[in-house]
Amino acid sequence: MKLSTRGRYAVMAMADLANKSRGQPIPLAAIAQRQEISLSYLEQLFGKLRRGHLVNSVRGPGGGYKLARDATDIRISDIILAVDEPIRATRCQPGSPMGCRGNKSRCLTHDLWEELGNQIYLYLSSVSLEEVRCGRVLGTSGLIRHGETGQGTADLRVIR
Amino acid sequence: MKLSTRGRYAVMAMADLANKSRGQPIPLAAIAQRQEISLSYLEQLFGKLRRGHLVNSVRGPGGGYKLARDATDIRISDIILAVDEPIRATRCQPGSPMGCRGNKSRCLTHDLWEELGNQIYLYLSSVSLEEVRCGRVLGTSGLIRHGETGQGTADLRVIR
DNA sequence: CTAAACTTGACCGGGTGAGTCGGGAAATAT
DNA sequence: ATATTTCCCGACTCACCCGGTCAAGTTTAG
Repeated sequence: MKLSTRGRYAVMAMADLANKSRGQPIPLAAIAQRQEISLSYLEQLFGKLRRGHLVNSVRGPGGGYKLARDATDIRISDIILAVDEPIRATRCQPGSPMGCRGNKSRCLTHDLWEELGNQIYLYLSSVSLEEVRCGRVLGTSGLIRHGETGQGTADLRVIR
Repeated sequence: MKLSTRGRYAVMAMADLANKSRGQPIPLAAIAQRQEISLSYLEQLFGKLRRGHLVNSVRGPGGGYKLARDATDIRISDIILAVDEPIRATRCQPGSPMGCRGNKSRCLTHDLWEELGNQIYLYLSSVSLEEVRCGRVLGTSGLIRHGETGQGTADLRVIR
C-alpha cells in the first residue's frame, strides 16, 4: 500500500461523486471544480478507477462517471490500491539471493514493516466510502485521541 | 508522521545497535557494514538521533554510539519522528483562509487522514525497540493475518 | 454533423529523498 | 606532539517520481 496525495485526491473525488450522484452520471468537470483538482489530473485518476472497476463511465453529452457499486460497498483501501499501485517497501525481494531471511540479524525490522502495512490496510479497509461521504469516520476501536494541537498527532507523508 | 526509507534505515541501525551493545559504544562503521548502509548516510541519521536524545556518542578511538536509554524504553515512533521530521499531510493549513473547515463538502476526507495518521502513530508507539531487536513483533491486538502470498497484504510506500 | 463528454498516451518540470564528499574537532594512544 | 580513530557538520549532487499539462482520439446524443 502506497500512500501519496494521489490516493487522497482519488478518495476526495470519489467522496464527491458518491455525494452528488443520484443515479445520473457526474461529469469530471464538476468534480474538478468542486474539489479544486485539475481536470486533466482527474481524468488520469478516473482512468485507473475505472480499470479497477470502482466506477463506470458514460460517454457522450450528459455523460460522466457513476459509482460501480454502492458506496457502502466500496472500501477506502480499494480506492488507494486502484490509483497507487503497491510498491515494495522492504527491500527484501522474496527470491533474491539471501535477501533477508537467512541473514541473521539483518531485517529484524522486516516483520515490523509488514505488520505496519497490515495495520494500515486493516484500517483503510474498515472504512467505507459511504462513511467518509457523510463524515462518519473515527472510532474503529476506542481510539485514544491525541491532543487537538498536533504535538503527538501523526501527520503522514507516505513515501517513496 | 512521515514514512520513508530514512526511517526504516534508522530503525534497522538502532536495532543493530541495541543488539550488539553491551555497555560499550559501537562505532558506526560496524553498523554500516552489518546493515549494508553507507557510512556517510548513517552519520547523517545518527546526527538526528543524537539530537533527538535517543543515542549518546563517544568520540575518539574506541568510541561510537550507545543507546541513551534502555531499548525497552524506546518506541519505534520515537525513532521515526527523530529522523523524518513530520510534514503536514492534509493541505488544510489551520489558519489558512477558508482552508477546509467551513468549506462544506470539501475535505470530508480530512478526518479520515487524520485518523489514519493516529492509527499509524498508535501502532508504531506500541512497539519498543527491544521487541524489534529480538523479533517479538506482531500481535498488538489479535490481528487478522492476510494470506502469506501478498494479495491483500499491504506494502507501503510512505509518500509525499 | 456537431458538440459534449470521456480516453489515451506522451510529455514535462520541480521537489525531494537518497546518498556523497570534504573538512573539522574531540579523544585517545604512542 | 603527532597520529589515529571516531564522531560531527554542512554543502553538494543526482535521479526518480509525483503532480500536472497537452494534444490527439472515440463514442454518444441530439
